[in-house]
Amino acid sequence: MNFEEGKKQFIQTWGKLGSEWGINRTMAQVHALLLIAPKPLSTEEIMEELSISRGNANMNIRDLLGWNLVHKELVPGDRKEYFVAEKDIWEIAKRISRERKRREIEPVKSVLHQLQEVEGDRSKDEVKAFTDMMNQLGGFVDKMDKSVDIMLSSDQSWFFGMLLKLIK
Amino acid sequence: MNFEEGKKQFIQTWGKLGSEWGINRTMAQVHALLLIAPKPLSTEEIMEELSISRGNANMNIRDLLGWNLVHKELVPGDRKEYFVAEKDIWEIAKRISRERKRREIEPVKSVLHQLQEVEGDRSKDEVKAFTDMMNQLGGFVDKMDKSVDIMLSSDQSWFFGMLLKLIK
DNA sequence: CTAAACTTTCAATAATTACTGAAAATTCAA
DNA sequence: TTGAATTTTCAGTAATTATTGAAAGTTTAG
Repeated sequence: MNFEEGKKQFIQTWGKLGSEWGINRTMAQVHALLLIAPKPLSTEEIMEELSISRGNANMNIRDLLGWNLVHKELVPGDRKEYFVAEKDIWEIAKRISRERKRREIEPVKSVLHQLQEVEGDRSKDEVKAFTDMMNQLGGFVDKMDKSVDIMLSSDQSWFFGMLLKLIK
Repeated sequence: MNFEEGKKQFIQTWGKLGSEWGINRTMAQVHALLLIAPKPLSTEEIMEELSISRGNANMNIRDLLGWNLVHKELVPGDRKEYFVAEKDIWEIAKRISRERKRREIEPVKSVLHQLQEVEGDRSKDEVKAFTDMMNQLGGFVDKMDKSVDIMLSSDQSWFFGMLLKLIK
């Protein structure tokens, strides 16, 4: 496969993966493009490469900034903004984990803890099954949460080293 | 909060979490309902509880069967099918991990490996940046994949025990 | 067999989510 | 200041995804 085909396929694949995991396809494609760019890209260049409108490019770039996966870079003597992606994959994984934890896991955690205290006749099957499940889920989410905290304060080789040391 | 409110909120919350992670909201809601049900539910009961159509209920139940999160249960002397969810959260986590690995990670892994071998002038910045990124991503996905394998062959207390032993 | 009970399919439609493009807002060089 | 360059917003539209409901298919009791 040649470079141009490879590039196209990577952008497609990354976009598809994103959308399967609840991330806007175009945002993932902009991310893919920046991941393989050897230099900062302008909004114009992104629009051009992905054949998308200015508004769309702008919104998805802003979102990527919000996820801390991309940052602005100013070129002296140029009014335009340029964008660069974080290139270290472990750092990328951490930033995605940090945001998903903050935006999606923490709120669920808080709801589950509230739901552990519903009032109701505990002799009823329904209520018993409910509170049992809330306790189980609450405990699980807490452990997941702590695991993410550990990952966030680790470096890649230590983290995987520990985890993979245990292969049978 | 009383039981009925709690139930409603759990179904809502689980549905929202699902949709944020790329899973059909209704499928997640059916799952939530079955998670807290003290006994097998029929399609009728699911339609009723969630106010959804028969077709919708049927399709989402089939999907849950495909994820191995729910199984059929036959009641002797009754033509209807009843459905029960796996209730052990670690088992649930494993089954979700297994399916996402199979459906979404493995295909990406295979593409990334192909993309590590694009042909092109390696002295060009573009090509160098591309292959470097593909190598990094390929390595990372391999390690993730192995980590999931370990998780899939572990029990909950061992897995979290190992991971959480290391909190500072 | 037959027909009632039940499940599945799928074309039509609804709901949701994403995108466009042009106007408004902002920035900054002169 | 001014106005050209650039970014942002957002109403309208397009594309995607999910849902309905009725017809077709399947199963089983009698």
